[in-house]
Amino acid sequence: MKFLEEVINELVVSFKTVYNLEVDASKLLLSPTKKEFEGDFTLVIFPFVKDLKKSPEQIGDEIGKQMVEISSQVKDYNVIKGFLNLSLTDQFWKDNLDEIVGTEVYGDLASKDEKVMVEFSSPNTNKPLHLGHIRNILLGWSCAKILQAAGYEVIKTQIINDRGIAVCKSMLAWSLFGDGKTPESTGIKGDHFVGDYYVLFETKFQEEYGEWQSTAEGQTVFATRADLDQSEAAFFKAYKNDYFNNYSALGKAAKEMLLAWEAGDGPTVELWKKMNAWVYAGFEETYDKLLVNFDKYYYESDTYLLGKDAVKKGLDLGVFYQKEDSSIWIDLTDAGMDHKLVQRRDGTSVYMTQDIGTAQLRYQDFGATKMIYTVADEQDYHFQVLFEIMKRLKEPFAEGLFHLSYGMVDLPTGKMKSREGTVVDADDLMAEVIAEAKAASDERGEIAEISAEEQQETIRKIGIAALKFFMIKVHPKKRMTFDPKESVDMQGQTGPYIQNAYVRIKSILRRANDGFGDYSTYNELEDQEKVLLTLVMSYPDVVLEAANGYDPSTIANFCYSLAKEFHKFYHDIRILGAETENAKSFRLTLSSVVAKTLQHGMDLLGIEMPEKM
RNA sequence: GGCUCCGUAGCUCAGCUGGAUAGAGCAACUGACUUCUAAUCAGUAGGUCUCAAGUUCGAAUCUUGACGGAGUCACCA
Repeated sequence: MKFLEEVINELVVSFKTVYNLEVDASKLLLSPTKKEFEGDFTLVIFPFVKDLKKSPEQIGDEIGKQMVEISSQVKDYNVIKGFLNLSLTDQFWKDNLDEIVGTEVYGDLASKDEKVMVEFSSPNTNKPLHLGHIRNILLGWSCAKILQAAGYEVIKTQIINDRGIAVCKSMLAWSLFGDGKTPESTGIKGDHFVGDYYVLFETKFQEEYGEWQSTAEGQTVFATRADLDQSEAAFFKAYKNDYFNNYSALGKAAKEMLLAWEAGDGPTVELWKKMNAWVYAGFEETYDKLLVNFDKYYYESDTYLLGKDAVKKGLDLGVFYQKEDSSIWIDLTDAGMDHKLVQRRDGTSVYMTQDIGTAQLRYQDFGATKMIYTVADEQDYHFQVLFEIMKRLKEPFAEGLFHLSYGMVDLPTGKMKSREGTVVDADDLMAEVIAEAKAASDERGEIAEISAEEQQETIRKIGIAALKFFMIKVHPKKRMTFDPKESVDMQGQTGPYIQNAYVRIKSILRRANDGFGDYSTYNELEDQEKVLLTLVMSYPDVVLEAANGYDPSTIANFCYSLAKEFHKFYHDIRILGAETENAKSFRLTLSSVVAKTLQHGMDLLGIEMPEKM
C-alpha cells in the first residue's frame, strides 16, 4: 500500500547497504503482522536466503537492525523463523491518519482519462424483472461504481430486448383478450401487466394445442410423425414448436404480427409503443427502488439489423469466409473454438452479428476503450467467440472487452422456470425483505427521537441492504441458492451489521461535537487502534483490486472486516470516555475515518447508510 | 465426448499475485445490556481445504491427472 512506500524504499536501501543486493521494490511485500506476534508489518525473508547464502534468522536480524537505524518510521523489530516483524512509530500512524483525514474523497483513486462502458440488466419487455436480474443489476451497478472510483469515466447502459416473436405474443394476447384494460385502469404495475398477457398467451395457446391434439389433424400428425415407442404425451410435448409454426391459429397470428411490425405497419407499431411504455414505466419503478440508473439505453429494435458492415469488413480482411450456400462464417479452430456462423444464407444477421454491430455502435457513440458485459455464465462461450472476432477485426476496443460472467441464482427446488411459476419476482422480493426488516425492528422497539417517516425510510434502507449485501458478498462466478422461504438474515455477516457499525460511529460523533481536537501528543497507540487504521489504510488497494478483477465481492468482504473490527474496538475501548483528551481526539478521528470508509465502500455496492437504527 | 466454471466446518462463504497454528457468519451450547443503543461482543464445539502425484525450504493457493456438480458446444436470443 502506498502508506508503506517509504518503509519499502528504506528496505531496498537496507538490502543494498548491508548486502550490496539490488532488490526490486515490488518484490518486498509487507503484510500486516499476525495478531499472535509482536510487530505491525511483516517481511518474509525466505526468498532472499538463496541469493545471500545466509540463514533467514541472520538476514532478518541484520536487515531489522539496519532499518531501525536508518528509518524514522521503524522503531523496533523481531525475527521469528523467516519472518521479520517491524514495529512502527506512533508518528507513522498519526501521520497516516492525518493524511486520510486530509484526503478529499478517501477511496476515490486518481482519474484515468479513460472511458469504460458497463452493460447490465438488459431485460426482455415481456417479463417483469426477477431474482436473476437482481444479481445482474447489483453486480453491474457495483462494478460501474467501482470503476468510477478507480478513476474511469463510466457509461452505464443496457440493451433492451424489445422485439421478436415473444413480444408479439403479449401484444396479441392483449389485443384479443385485453378488453382495453390498462395498467392505470387495473392498478397493476406496467411490466407485470404486460407480463400477465405474455402468460395469458401461453395459457390460451396451450388450450388451443390441447384441443387440437384430439382432432383428426392432430391424430394424423401423431400417427405419421411419432417414433414407434413414443407415447402420445411425450410426442406432443416435443412437437409444440412445430405446432406453433405449422398449425396454430394463435401462432399464425403472432407471426403475422411480427411481420407487420418488421414492415412498419402503423397500428402494430402504435400498439408496440404503447405496451412498451407501460413496461418501461414499470422497470423504472423497480430500478428506482434498487437505486440504480442508466446513462444510455440501447434497444434491439434499433440494433437487430446491425453488423452487416462488420461482416463485409471481415470478408475483406479475410477474417470471415463464405460458403457455397453464401452463408458467412469464421474459423476459430486455431483458437480452440469452432466455426461460427455470422450471417445466414438469406443474408440476415444472427445474434453474434448483432453483438458485433452493437459494440461498434457503442464505440462510435462514446469512444469507450473498455466494455463490460454483465451476463450470466451460460453465455461464456458466446462472449469468448465475440471477443475473439473483435480482435481479429482489429477493433480498437477489442482488448478492453470483458464478460462479467456470474453464476445463476437457483431456488432450493432448482432452476427458476417461468413456465412453472417458480420465478421470484424482483418487486415482491424487495417488499418481503423490507417487511423482514420491519419485523426485526419492531421486535427491538422504536428508534428513539425520529419521526414515523424517518423510521420507515430507515427500515427500507436496512431491508434493501440485507438483500443487496447477501447477493453481492459472494464471488460472481459462484452459483448461488436463494431460499425465498428463509428470511434474509439481519445479523452476522450482513448489510445491517455493517450499517450498525456506521450508525454507532455517527451516534458517538453526534455526542462529541467538541472532541475533534489535536492528538499530536497521543502516544502508545493501542493494538486495536493500529489494526483498525491498517484496515482503513488498505482500502484504496482494495478498490483497485476490485476494479482490476471486476469483483464487487472484494469490497463487500472488506466492509464486513472493517465493520467487524470496529464493533470489537467499540466494545473494548472507550472512545468518548478515553483516558486523555488526546486519546479521545485520536479515537474520534479514527472512528470518523472508519465511518467515511464504510460509507464509501457500501456506496460502491449500491447500499445506503442510515444515520440511526 | 471437447471446452469453461465450481468443489474449504452440518449449512452459506472468505482466504488463492505460494509463507507463521486454514478464518468468518448461520445453526447448537455458554456468558455479557442502570454501559459511547446488544441488528453488538466474548467463549465452547465443529476441518484428511474432493482425491492423487509433481514443483518448492514451504502448497488450500501453482502444474498434471482423476472424481463429483453446473454450463456450453443452434442458420435461438
